[in-house]
Amino acid sequence: MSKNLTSRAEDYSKWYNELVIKADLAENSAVRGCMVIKPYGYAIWEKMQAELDRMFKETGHQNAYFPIFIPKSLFEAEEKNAEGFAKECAIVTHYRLQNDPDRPGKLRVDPEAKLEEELIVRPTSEAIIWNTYKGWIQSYRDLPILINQWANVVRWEMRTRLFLRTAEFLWQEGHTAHETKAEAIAEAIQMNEVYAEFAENFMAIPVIKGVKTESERFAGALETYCIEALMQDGKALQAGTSHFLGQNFAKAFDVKFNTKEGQLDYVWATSWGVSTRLVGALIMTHSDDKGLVLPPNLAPIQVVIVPIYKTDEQLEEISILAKNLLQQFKRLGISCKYDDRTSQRPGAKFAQYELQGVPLRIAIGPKDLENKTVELARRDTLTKENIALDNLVPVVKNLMTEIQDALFEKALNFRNTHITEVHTFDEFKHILENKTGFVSAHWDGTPETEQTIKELTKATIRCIPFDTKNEAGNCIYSGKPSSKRVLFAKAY
RNA sequence: CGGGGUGUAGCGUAGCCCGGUUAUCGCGCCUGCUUUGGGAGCAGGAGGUCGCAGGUUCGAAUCCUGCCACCCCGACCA
Repeated sequence: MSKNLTSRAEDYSKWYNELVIKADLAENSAVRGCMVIKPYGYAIWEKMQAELDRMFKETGHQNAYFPIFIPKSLFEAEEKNAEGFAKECAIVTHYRLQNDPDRPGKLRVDPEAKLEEELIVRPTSEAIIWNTYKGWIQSYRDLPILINQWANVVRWEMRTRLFLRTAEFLWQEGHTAHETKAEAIAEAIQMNEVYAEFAENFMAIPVIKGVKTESERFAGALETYCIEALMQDGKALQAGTSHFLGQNFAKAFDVKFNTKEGQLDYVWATSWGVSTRLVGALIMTHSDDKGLVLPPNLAPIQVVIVPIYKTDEQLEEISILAKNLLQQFKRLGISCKYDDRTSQRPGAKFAQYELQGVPLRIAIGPKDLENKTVELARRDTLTKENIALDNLVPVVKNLMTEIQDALFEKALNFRNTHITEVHTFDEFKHILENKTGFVSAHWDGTPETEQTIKELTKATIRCIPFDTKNEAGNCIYSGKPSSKRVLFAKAY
């Protein structure tokens, strides 16, 4: 593993940029930090969308869409939420341009076209959605409301990082309304579970499920559940969050309902989201020096067939075989491509599909025609073997799950060997500097200690894992008593 | 907004300190022939406001001043 590729997120972008996603650093600095998602990259995102969408519907959710613009007065209604995002908002103040009298051929903002009230380009949609829910909810019979939205959001970060923190990104955000506190908490936990299942089973990215500390919590939430993943460079990445919002938004937007008992009460809320950041997680979890490594579940192309030939006759013969194989694979639901471009030689094609992370490559040449075999190469292990044509289809079918599992196991093993229990602050710092990864340590539960540790080491508490067992100990920094360990790490 | 760095063809670059022919090389692109089991070879060809604007000079990619853009580190960040 080359240090270049794994040391920082920026390093991945050097090659990934060329192929899949390109940050469009246009002449106008205003769009700095936005990204262009090229077709191949978008195809991966579409696969992720399709699976998540299926899982959301399976758990009773529906899709809807709300406006991108949020009037400032609505935005500021929930104080903590507004405060949390205030510093990173894009704001629409005018609605018209006109010819600039001082600079012919140029346009300027029409000063007459100032909006009565500024519009915030959504950094998240709680405000506008809760304002809408107010009109939808009168009775307990209207609950629960289980809605998801696929959308773009804008967060004007001071500094962006390709894939991980772009100024505009695509995501889904679920916003639910419930009758009881218990039901809302159950929903938030359920969706965190959905995310974990998706990350592990579909993306082959092992995650730790837990809750955030108070200082890392979503602005306006009472509890934030999360899944945390570990990248190959030893830094943690928040891969998804699910929030129990209590009655904060219901109170801010005055969403009350009649209970079964005839009382008036505020509704209980949750919100949850994952974004194109997951594409970044995918890259940084599985890639190697030759490029992307895609788990079969996510690969837009699962199998590619490359012909090797000298004469037109050979190509024709290989093509007949290849097209026959394509049919068989397609019947099994395996997506495949036959690359018979004459402009590229086989070696170049091999390199290209390795860069794109295609899980399996089949090469067919004259020798294969003669022996009734093909050469089958695995992207994850970079191994090649000759397979009898008769066995090919079942072998490929089995490899789809085998590779998916192998990738998960490999990442899981890396993650597990990078969780280190420490007992002293010196040990804590040493692990963070040298071994990296998650550090499991006792903490006294105060935001002050958390803050101090962050200042001293740049490490934050990623989460308090659900599966931590109670264990008496002393805080790594303050020495005060603690009942269980939490996970620290340097994070993106 | 602070600290550091970089702007030369679609991409990556040499030249700059120490000014002097027609601005270097590689990749890619176009044409032709030969090739094809791991990123093809040869021959020919196209492609340039040297980031922008001033200044110094007989002469500026090179020196000076100003500006702009981008990258990295910080501040910021669910």
